[in-house]
Amino acid sequence: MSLSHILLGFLREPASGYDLKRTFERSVRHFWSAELSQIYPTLKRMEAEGWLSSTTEPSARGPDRRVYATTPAGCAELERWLAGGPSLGTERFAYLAQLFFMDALDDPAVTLDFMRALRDRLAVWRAELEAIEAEIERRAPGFPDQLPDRVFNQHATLRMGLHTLSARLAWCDETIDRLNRRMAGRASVRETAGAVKEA
Amino acid sequence: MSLSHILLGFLREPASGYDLKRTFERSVRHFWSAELSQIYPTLKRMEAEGWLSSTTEPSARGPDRRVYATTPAGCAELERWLAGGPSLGTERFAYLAQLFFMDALDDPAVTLDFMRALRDRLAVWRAELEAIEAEIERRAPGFPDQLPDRVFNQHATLRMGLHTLSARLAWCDETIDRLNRRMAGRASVRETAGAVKEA
DNA sequence: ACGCGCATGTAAGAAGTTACATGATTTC
DNA sequence: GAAATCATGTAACTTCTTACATGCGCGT
Repeated sequence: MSLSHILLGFLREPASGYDLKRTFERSVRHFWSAELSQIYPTLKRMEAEGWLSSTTEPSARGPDRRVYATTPAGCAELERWLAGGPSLGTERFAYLAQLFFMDALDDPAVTLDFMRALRDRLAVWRAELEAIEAEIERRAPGFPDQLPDRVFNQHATLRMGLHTLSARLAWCDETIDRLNRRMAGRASVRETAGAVKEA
Repeated sequence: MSLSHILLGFLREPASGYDLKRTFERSVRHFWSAELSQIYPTLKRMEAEGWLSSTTEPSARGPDRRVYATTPAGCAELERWLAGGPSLGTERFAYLAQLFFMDALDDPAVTLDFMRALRDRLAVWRAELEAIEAEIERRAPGFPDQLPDRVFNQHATLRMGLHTLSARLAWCDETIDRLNRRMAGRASVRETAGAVKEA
């Protein structure tokens, strides 16, 4: 399971399940997400496995917090995962599946709307990542060559998000262009056919 | 579930579970995959739902085939899914998670190896997609403007694969470059420090 | 009094993977 | 005779989502 390894990565500094959820939102949102209802049982299982230990401590406001920390076994497992080479999982893009079958609706205008809606949503997402990158560049000393390894790697994952989102936006534009040309071509064919009929 | 909608898309022409598995490998591999052990029970459930009907027919070679076809309800469900706008799911990239925590290994050379291994695997993948695109361009009449809608849309999904893989490869190169510069910088810092010590 | 943020979880189910079981026919 | 391809599935398990349950303390 990758989620447990990601949790191991974050737990190099002790944290509660609730903390980890916020950390997810803040830092790895663009390539991973997890619900609290998945995080809590996973932490429990990892403790049973011997990768984590936990202590209960009172909270400043609200109920007691269960704070987890990695054990040496957990640390070893993290290193094993990292040293195992890149793990490329199966990628699934539901919107590509939709486009793939879009001819069933038999209306190129709907496809065009679909692509425009997709482009808009991807553009919003890219703007979010750009804002995060600007924030890093502003705050990090010695950007980009003198960053500490940790920040360098984290920034690199953000760069991949920006590269791929730009590529997808370019693809949206390319596809929208081609759709427009196709539709223009058909309109003129229809007109010509109409003119022939009338003559 | 998206899998059932993808099956509905393919089942505009009747097919068996086994056929569908091969169709997946041939045509949507680059953005979706499914095992037979997932396809079979899903087809059964879809039939119970009223989206599909099935008939058993003898096979030319091997056991009887259960051939499915969409019902009007299934067709309506497909159209509902397609008309619902692009569904962007959560994307998960385990290799980005690995990179994000790679500083735990405390060795930039390992990160460099990791990025090079990733680049090589993505390059192989892109070459595969390029071969498929070349095949389409070779065989399809009137490429690219006069393609029928179905082929146009299918080709568009392939284009997205090519765009994003190129972007990821560019990102790999960018990151590898930056890592090299960082390592060179540190080596010279170490040398200078050594020289000072010796003096 | 009410809602929000903090903090913990459980339960049920959907989605997906891996391993196994079975048996025919065809190709080497 | 062995291996590959055709063809159907089940079982056990992992992973992830959605909905629900509980309760404290703070601000308005």
